[in-house]
Amino acid sequence: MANKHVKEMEALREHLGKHQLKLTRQRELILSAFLRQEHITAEAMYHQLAKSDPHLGLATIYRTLNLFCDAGLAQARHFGSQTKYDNVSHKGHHDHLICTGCEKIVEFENEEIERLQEEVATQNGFTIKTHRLELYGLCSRCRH
Amino acid sequence: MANKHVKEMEALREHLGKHQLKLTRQRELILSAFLRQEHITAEAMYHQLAKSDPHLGLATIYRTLNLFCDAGLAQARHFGSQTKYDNVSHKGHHDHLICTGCEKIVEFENEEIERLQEEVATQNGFTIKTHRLELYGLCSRCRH
DNA sequence: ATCATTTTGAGAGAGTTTATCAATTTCAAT
DNA sequence: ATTGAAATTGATAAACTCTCTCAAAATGAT
Ligand SMILES: [Mn+2]
Ligand SMILES: [Mn+2]
Ligand SMILES: [Zn+2]
Ligand SMILES: [Zn+2]
Repeated sequence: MANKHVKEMEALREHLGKHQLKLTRQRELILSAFLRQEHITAEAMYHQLAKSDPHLGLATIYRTLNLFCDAGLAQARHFGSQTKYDNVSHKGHHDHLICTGCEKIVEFENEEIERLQEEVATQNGFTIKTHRLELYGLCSRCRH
Repeated sequence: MANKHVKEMEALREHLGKHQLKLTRQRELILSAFLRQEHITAEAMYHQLAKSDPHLGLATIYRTLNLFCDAGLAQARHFGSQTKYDNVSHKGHHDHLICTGCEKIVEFENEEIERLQEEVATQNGFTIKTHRLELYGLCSRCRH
């Protein structure tokens, strides 16, 4: 699996180049761990990486995840009360279904909803820049 | 205006009665101030009330607004990074359009979107308990 | 290899919300 | 009206999450 995540690595490299930032051991390490996740908190990332690299600082995790957001590889999302970084490197816009029982997160896209959002915005004289749609409930397993 | 907000006052009284809680001067005061707002932060509430009652504690504001949430008079909502308490005493479910230029908040309801949300949930085996839909953008005034 | 520039790690600090606890207030029962 | 158990308050400490600071280390263009 030596050439896994090469595309994302290249995207990071490109962002770094454009902003006179440097490619560090930590940035590579955090990126490869991050790309194995779908949605993860900075704290969880910190504990996970601490196993192999106990001296990695929490501030570095935050800084780096925020850097990934700037580079378009991640998006910070506030689910409930916790902030999770969404691995968006290999996907486009999507919204979320969140199980309050087991924390499971399902991603979805619905063009009709997106269209109706635009309609609502237009009716009120708004131009939408971003939006957030989260459906909270119980998944089929947790319902029983 | 002596009989303004009597219905909400009664709803609070009912909630207090059911949970062996007491009606205090502070709770009456905070409720009447809260009902004059649409969406307000705890901090803003604190500063506003400090003018007439400088000894009201911030913890009491938080405790009381959370009590209003339990009583169904308020709902805590996380807009962007700040938490606002939404005065829902006289309205049903609704979602929000938020101007990132001037902070203006417009409430809306769209049955079609609600229906499609249910559809998405069903398709994924979920039962929705709550949801959050926020559209961020610029209002007509801020666009120019 | 040099060295200006960027990054890191550790801890301090900021912002927001909750917990603690002695003093005060409420309210149901006299 | 008085009493007294229980709830509430205000001040402040604490918790939590995230950002800032800064000396030391790493990076990468030359
Ligand atoms: Mn996602
Ligand atoms: Mn509202
Ligand atoms: Zn579940
Ligand atoms: Zn505006």
